[in-house]
Amino acid sequence: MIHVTATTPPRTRLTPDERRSQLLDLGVRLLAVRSLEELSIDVIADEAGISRGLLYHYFGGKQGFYEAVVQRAADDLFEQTAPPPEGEPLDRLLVSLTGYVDYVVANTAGYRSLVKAASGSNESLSAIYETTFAALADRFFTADPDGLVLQDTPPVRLIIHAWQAMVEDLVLTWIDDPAGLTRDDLLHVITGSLPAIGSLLP
Amino acid sequence: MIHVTATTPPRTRLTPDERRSQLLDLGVRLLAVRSLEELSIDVIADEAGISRGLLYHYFGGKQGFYEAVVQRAADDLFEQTAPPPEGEPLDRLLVSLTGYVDYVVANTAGYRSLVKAASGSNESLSAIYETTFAALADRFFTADPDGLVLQDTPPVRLIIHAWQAMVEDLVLTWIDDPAGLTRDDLLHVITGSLPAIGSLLP
DNA sequence: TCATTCTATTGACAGATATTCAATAGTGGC
DNA sequence: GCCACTATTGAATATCTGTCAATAGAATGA
Repeated sequence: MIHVTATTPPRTRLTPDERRSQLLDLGVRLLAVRSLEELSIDVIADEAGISRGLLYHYFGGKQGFYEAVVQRAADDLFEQTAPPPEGEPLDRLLVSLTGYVDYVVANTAGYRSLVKAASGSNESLSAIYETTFAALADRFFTADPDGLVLQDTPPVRLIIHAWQAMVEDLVLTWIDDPAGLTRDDLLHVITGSLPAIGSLLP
Repeated sequence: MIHVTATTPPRTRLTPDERRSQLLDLGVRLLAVRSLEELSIDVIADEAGISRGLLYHYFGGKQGFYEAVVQRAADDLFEQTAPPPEGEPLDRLLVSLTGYVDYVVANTAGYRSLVKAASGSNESLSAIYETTFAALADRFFTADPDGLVLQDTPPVRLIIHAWQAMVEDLVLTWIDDPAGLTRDDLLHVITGSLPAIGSLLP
């Protein structure tokens, strides 16, 4: 581990992988404190103790850096909510959903920034978000390949997409003000609402 | 360059109300084409045929202008989805929800920009969005003051908030790809899902 | 009609941020 | 220890936001 003091600016030379990884970690970490727009090149460079030019060398520009950071945050979310490899399909989904709630609780600020970044103006950032949540939706079909619970059809995809938006809002709003609901109450609403909404399809 | 050959810009002088109104209209109109971040002071000033300085004079800055434009768009939404003054409570709500769907269909790009702006980093823009949707939620209670359908409690507010997020996502996603669902199918899901989710509360 | 006053409007200027690129300096190979 | 390679820098440029004293259109009063 290399210790860099704030007073002396020694030019530390890392391998491209190390440097890239360091900057992405820093970006994700700062994303929990500042929003993406406040995450200027200057701020990152100062915080990492490098020059602005280096960020451009690695990520091409602000946009490229944002994309890499958001992708990293999305990957974190996806990995940390992975369902267990064994078990009954419904159980595995329940564990995964519980993991999602716990992840958002433990990482609220960062998750909020991720959502903001995705909903923001940029096309490629939205694409990262959409791809991630489509992959999360896939778990409903891979966990139950026979389609006993849900069949992979366009209307069902539509419903799952909207249900995901609801769950996201529900968890984030609940964190701000639980309104008397326990974590288990919340999970009951989350798990019960998907079949309830699905049954409304023609 | 001092000598301007082609067109001498005629400085048109309006009353403050007229000018303010003109700029807000232009802002809302451009919001349907460009996102809020692309709506720079320069763009607005050019499009309106005025100087940058004037925008600062009227709105204090980019932030103030954004707030005014978003507030205007939110007001439009609220007014154009007003429920009819007479009728059965459930009928009035159904008309209002139908009006919401039709508004988003007719004004998709603008509504998307509104959502993006609200989800964006800024605190005061989010507040405008939240206040507007809280006012929309109020309609559930003012339409049915006796609370026969829903009672105004924190858990119910939480559910309505999440349900609104779902409806918003549902309509916007449906517009992109109806997935075989008709407008009536969509409204059936929308209207049926709120009591379905509400019944999951402890 | 003309002069005067008020203020809507402008344009030049300053500061911050994004981006580029030739020059610099670690680090590994010989 | 020398050399080649390339990670890294810092100065220069461009674009955007924000400020403010100066300008000019329009109403008022004679």
